[in-house]
Amino acid sequence: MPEQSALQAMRHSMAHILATAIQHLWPEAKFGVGPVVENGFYYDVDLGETKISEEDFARIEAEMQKVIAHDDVFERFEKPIDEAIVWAKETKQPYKEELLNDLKRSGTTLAKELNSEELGTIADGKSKVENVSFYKNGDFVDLCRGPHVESTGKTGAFKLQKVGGAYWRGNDQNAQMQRIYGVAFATDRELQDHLAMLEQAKKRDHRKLGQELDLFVISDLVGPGLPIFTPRGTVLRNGLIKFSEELQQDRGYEAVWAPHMTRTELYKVSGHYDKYPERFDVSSVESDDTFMMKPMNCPHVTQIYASRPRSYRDLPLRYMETTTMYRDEKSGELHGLSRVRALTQDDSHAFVRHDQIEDEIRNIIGMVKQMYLTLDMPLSVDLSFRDDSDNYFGDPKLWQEAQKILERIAREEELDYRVEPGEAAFYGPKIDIYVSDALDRRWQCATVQLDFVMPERFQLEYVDEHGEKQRPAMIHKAILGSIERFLSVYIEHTAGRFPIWVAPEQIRVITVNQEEATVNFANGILGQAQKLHLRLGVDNSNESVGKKIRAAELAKVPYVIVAGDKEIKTKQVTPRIRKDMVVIDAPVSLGIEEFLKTVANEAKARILKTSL
RNA sequence: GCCACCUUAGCUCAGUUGGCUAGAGCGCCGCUUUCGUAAAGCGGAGGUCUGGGGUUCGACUCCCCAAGGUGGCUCCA
Repeated sequence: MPEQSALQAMRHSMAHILATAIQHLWPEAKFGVGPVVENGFYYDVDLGETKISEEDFARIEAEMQKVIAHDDVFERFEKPIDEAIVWAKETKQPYKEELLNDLKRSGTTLAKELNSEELGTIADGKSKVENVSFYKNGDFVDLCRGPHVESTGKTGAFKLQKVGGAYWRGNDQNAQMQRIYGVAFATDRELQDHLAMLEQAKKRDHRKLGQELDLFVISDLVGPGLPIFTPRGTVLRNGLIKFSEELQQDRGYEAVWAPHMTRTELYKVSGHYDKYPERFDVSSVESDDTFMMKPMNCPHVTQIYASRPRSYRDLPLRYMETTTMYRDEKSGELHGLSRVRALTQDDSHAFVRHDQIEDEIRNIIGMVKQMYLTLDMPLSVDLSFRDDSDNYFGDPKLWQEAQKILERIAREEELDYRVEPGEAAFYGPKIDIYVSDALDRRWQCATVQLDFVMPERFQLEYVDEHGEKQRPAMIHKAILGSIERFLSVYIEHTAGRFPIWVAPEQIRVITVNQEEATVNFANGILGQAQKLHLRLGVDNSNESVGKKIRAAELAKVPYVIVAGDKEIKTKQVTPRIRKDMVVIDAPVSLGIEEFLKTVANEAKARILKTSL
């Protein structure tokens, strides 16, 4: 057996052992599903009024150890489908009964592949499957496809991790079960390594670093999901935004601007109004009109296009805008900077002829690649396509054509992509670019969306070379996506060790004493740095040099220079360079002006490593 | 929004089974010191124990409600 599937079988067996323990402790337990997930497994259980908390883990783990010590064989057997349904009824396992009905009707239990209205309903007539397989270990029997390890003793090291609510079959209309997560590895060593890795990841949590490095604040008075950026955090934000805007300007995008609220009518015409219940409505005491905060930008920009007649010669028209929008996300969905109620996007909209679509998307992919390469951020790509449901507006033939174009570009641009049906926007298919945070959770940042629907709904037109009216296509894009979300990932990716060009404080001067000559010298360096637009801080506090060095290290300042009699005399400094930036590990002394100019050039070039 | 858990000083955390004036380290302020590449010394200020109800002679501690947070689920950039 290949190693990977052996590990999977072991983890899946752990899920059964967990269920066995739970059945021993709570005989009335009703079981859902218990699959393998990354690094471990979970099992969904319904214990009625009884709620499991992490305090119960020790007890459950002890029972699991007993099951393992018992070393019961995982015995596979089959039952005809109808007998299996009787079994589920008799053992009072209603969730298993639902799954069996789905198996009988459709031959699968995957909710995604099933007609949602039929899900779990009683199946009449002929069955799609004859027999279903069961696994038995000791006194626990479970409907299961397998495979398993030989016996409960042939498992590895495990630990229960967390418990959370989970809707039965992922549908929030259904009952909520308790999902118990565990991690499991072949050896105890691997388990310990994994747990240590999680501890490390906690240290780079952007919410923790945001507080430690003084980047942003979330105030209860302002409200949840509404982060405020400090001077240091704003340097980061603006640095990234500037980079994005330069990329876009270089490729023909022009800046535009729209107010942050609008008459709701705009969103009724666009079709968003009913699709986005999470809007913030704004009321006016003066007028009867209804307004809302903008939850996106595309409908606004269409009005620039529509404001005058357009010729085929005008296209493509490329508008960009870095702007904030507002979405009333449900409270439980907020998460640091990753999921907020006020999000700022480096958004753009290109209006193109159909024959210009492909070039424009390549233009955009070029920008995305350049951004993420410069930032040293690995990305993965989803092609978010439609499915057969009727959630989508527009001509299905245009959709087909659009999806083909996107997939061809993804292939030719050598993007590491996968196709995700059912993930498209209601107005068109997307190329979604994801990056991962410290815990390997994927977050969508950049996106390219092809849209034939908005131009239709807003009746956008241009006149072609024959004098005929034609409809342009719209291409929506964001490179950083939500700046807030991007920062959350970027802070974790760098662990707060920002490269020189976005470092909130690029250089710190540490004075050796508080004598007048020293202070004047340090302030002189500050003056020179300001002329070069460098962000330099002077630490003239009455503390030991060692302590001030330590403070600068903790603040993750890229360059630290000590200013004392030696420097005053020689007019040379020896920068202490943050370790992640060093290429050659040798201290260099150089003239103050030369040092500052080098740093200024590095900042301009957006480099990752120092050239000193 | 749903499920579980959490909330003590600016930050990180102690605080016996309900019982004296709620503690520590860091940070902050002041004084001493004037120091050479990851923590000098001394002193001081700082808390309606998230908020509101309740139980009790007495609540940081027990119960209820609310807010905020954390981890899941659902939804999403």
